[in-house]
Amino acid sequence: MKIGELVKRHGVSVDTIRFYEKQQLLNPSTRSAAGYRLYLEADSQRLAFILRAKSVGFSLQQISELLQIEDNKSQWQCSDVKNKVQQKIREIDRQLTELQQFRQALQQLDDACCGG
Amino acid sequence: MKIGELVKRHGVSVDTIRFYEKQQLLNPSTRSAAGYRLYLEADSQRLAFILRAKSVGFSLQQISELLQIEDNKSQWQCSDVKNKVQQKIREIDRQLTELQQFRQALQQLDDACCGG
DNA sequence: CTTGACTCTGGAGTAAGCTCAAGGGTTTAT
DNA sequence: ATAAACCCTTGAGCTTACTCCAGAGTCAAG
Repeated sequence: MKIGELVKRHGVSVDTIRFYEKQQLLNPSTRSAAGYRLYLEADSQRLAFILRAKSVGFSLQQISELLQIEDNKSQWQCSDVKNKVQQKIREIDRQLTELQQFRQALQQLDDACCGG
Repeated sequence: MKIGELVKRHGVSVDTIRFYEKQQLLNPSTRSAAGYRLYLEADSQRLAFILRAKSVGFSLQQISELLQIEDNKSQWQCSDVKNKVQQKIREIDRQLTELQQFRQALQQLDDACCGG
């Protein structure tokens, strides 16, 4: 699929995709004869992962680290992968806690208003 | 308490606090004779709220909206407050879902490595 | 065979959220 | 009473993550 199709699916801009490519987050699988970027399903899923990670507050830098684990996992020592990933999971758990506490604070604001 | 005490408690920089003041997110309760910013417990709690909201991905703009609800809630119609706050709560719930799905994706990466 | 939608590259510009520097008062401990 | 540590303002600079040109090639429809 060409870049236009990809961006339509995910609701981002063409410029964003090209920016992610420059940042080495998402490379097109191939190029057409004319030089058009061509993406596969796997690329689309990778983009979905990037956007999800971004929406929960990870920076592109952090996302890049996660993707590099995926990309090179066969060459890694198992323990290294597990360390890296588990560290990220702990980050997410911290964030889940924060978010739940924050939700509670808002709920209180809601409840406090006009006697619940 | 002076600005130095406040920042020590929350682990942010003095510049950040002054920046938040410029953005009308956090005003010191008073100033000392010499012009030093003086903060109360309530200010410290307000800062905690700001930092928590930021850490879960809200922009300063969005945080400002939330704080304005708090600040003016007595002047508001109850239904208006409830609408605004409940909308934010829905945003948070969406984010909680995203985060949990993202966590699952990472967990799979972890499990897949060297046969679980 | 041309018009309009799509794509390319390279590079400049923008918004958010800080961060730093200059130059100068204030407080506190010795 | 003086040095160290703290605070002030103003204004420039930085990083991240896009966003927007300009100028040009490609492709599908009529």
